[in-house]
Amino acid sequence: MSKHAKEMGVLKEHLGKHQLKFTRQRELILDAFLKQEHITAEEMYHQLARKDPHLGLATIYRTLNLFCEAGLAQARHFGTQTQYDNISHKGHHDHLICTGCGKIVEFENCDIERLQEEVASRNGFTIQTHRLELYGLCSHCRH
Amino acid sequence: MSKHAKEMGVLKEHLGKHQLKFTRQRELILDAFLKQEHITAEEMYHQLARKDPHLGLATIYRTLNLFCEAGLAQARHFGTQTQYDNISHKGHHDHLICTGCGKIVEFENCDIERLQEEVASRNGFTIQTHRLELYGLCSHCRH
DNA sequence: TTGAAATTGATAAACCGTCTCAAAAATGAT
DNA sequence: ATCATTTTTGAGACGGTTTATCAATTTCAA
Repeated sequence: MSKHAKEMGVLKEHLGKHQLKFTRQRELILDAFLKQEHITAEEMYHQLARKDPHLGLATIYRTLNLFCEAGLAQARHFGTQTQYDNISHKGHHDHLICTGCGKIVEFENCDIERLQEEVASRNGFTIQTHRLELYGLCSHCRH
Repeated sequence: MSKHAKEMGVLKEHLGKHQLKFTRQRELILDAFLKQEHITAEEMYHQLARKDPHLGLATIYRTLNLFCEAGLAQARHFGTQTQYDNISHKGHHDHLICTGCGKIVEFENCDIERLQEEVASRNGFTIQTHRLELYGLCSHCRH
């Protein structure tokens, strides 16, 4: 039994519902994806180059977008690139980013999330996803 | 006295500190920028084409990025383009974005901001700025 | 006014992500 | 297992956005 049986099941169910096929590449990419918090297509391309030198970048983009549709991943624009967050394993998280050294700290805060829901419903919105980034100086860079 | 004297002052101070020069183009772009909540470089290019047909797109990009460094603007990646938000005029605000029709609602929430400070200090960070975007469906698109 | 330094405009180039399409692989039926 | 159908893949072309280049122009302090 695979390490990622549950997520593999989610993927297969999505594939089944949409007349899509289960392929070696999709399995390979899902396995690699689930080991990360978040990753870019480019990073994954280099990581997987050793396992399968012929795996194309387009396939990685297509597959990561597929994961988003299947509810396994979430795309997030960060800098100029798109980060694909692994939401199946640890749930959603937000980011604290040091403008001095670039350090990134992940956090979760239920109270903030609850207030977000409040703001949304007050404006008639139903939240699908969100993005919260706090920029500042870490204790090291402040001195 | 110009309508945007305060922000012009902020810009001039930043220019002075960094051995940069005050130019006709920078003044023109700042005036146009401060009239907007948020704008893309391309939109501004077309807006200003009438006032100065020779103003180059590269200059607009350079200048909007300069405003970010001066603390007058904040860049935000939305879809494939970059939105430059005017943060000097109305203070910081966050966004509710409809994934159906693209409608953007601005909001402010002191409670959320307070909790952000809490999270940051718990991690030894001092916040300089932040970005919060809630994506979902507006009441119109939900039906 | 003069001269050093920064800025501009035009365009080339870089970059990210998507599209195209022929070849290959997966699935369901026989 | 084989076949026929449909989807997927890989490689590179492509499109849109942003940055880099560089000669000519402008700013600004002396």
